[in-house]
Amino acid sequence: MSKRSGILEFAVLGLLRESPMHGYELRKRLNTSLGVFRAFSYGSLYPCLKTLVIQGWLIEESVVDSDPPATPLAGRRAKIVYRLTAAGKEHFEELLAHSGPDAWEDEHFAARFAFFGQTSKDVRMRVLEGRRSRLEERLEKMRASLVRTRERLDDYTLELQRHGMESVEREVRWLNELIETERAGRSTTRPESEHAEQDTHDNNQENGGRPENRGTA
Amino acid sequence: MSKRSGILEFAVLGLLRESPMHGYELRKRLNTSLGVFRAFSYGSLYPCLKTLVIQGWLIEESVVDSDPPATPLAGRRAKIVYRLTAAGKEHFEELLAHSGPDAWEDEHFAARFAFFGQTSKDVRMRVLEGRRSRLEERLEKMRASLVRTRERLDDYTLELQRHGMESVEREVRWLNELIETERAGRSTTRPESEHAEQDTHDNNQENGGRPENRGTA
DNA sequence: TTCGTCATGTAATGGGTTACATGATTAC
DNA sequence: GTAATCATGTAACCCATTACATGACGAA
Repeated sequence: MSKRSGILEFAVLGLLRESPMHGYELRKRLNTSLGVFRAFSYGSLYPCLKTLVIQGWLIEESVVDSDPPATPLAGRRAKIVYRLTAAGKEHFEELLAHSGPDAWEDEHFAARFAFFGQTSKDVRMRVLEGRRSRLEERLEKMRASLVRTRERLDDYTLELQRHGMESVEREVRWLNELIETERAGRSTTRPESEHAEQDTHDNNQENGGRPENRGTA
Repeated sequence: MSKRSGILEFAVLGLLRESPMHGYELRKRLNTSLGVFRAFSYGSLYPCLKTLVIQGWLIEESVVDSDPPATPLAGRRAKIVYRLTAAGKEHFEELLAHSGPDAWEDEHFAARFAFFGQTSKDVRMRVLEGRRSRLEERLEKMRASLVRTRERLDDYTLELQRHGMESVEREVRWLNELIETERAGRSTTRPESEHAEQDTHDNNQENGGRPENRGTA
């Protein structure tokens, strides 16, 4: 088992779940839709794709399309398109549902959140709550350490700590709102038109909840 | 040149600047005072210490203290105490003043900030402003990408982006306040003179900023 | 024809972690 | 005497990056 784990694998599977793509495009989506929190390079993406193929989660579809492009933009010749296999899909579901101890860390959480649109409500709740309690643990530690060392620290270090804690607290509040919204319910503001895509995903979640937002202030 | 760069080296030099320590203690301070933003393991710390010694920034002082401990806590026997050399100190100053392109990234910034207590005012200003403009660039990109892709994203992805941007915006406001405080706060800039090597650093700034948050990358 | 973007990859390196191995000292 | 913590280290691996190498295609 290559244990080729990590966020990249997860994100690739998640993106390919929506629709097949080739590496280049995948990378762009990784760095826009998901890229808010992290950027990946080809040097990691391509090798990752290979191992995913080997493991059977993906299949390569060489699109050696040599036709004259119908439209200049749409017809661009794509070399290798990756498509999620049934096994891959299954694997992705497992990853989503799995609650390992590091599943609540910053980047893991963000990656999971990014795919909430394809996640069932109960899993969403577990993820949000898991994250929250992880953050609360962290706050505990910070507070404890602050109490222990308050005197010995200079103002800047203190300010840094304070700022860090405040950030965490804010995220907790954010999670609280999201959780409440999830709980409250349906809302179903889901623009997601389910057209095309021979992809019959029927594990489904009717919902897409519109999370709370908070005015900047 | 080993290019042994990175935050760890920087943080180690910074901590040892305050006072000599041995590895174990160093690591604890790394994960408390500074550890709010990052934790290091022995596996990275000890090798790092070695190369720093080789480069001449540190010297090892074997404290084979075999005396009966005077006080139970204070007298603990320490194996290897590391002390910053003059060259090391110089090097640290250079690192502080240096404004490389990655100097403004999350962790680099946090590390520098943590040592503001021993940093001259002008350097502090440069760091704060550098960080701010880095964040503003980031905001630009986020906004641009948001405009480009707004329609194609589901509500959760959108919420994630929004939350991310808000975090960055908050940090910008925080920086604004800090910068203002620096500007207003006259001095205590801890005169660069350091005529004597006497390192009695009494840095005090009553900064009073009531700043806000920062994001989880 | 040259430049920018699309498109795919590899080798070397980086900066760190985990798990392991070892042993002294203190607290119970 | 045994467990916790102090204290130092090494080897194997992990996940990713950088820099490089290659090449097709469209637009100026």
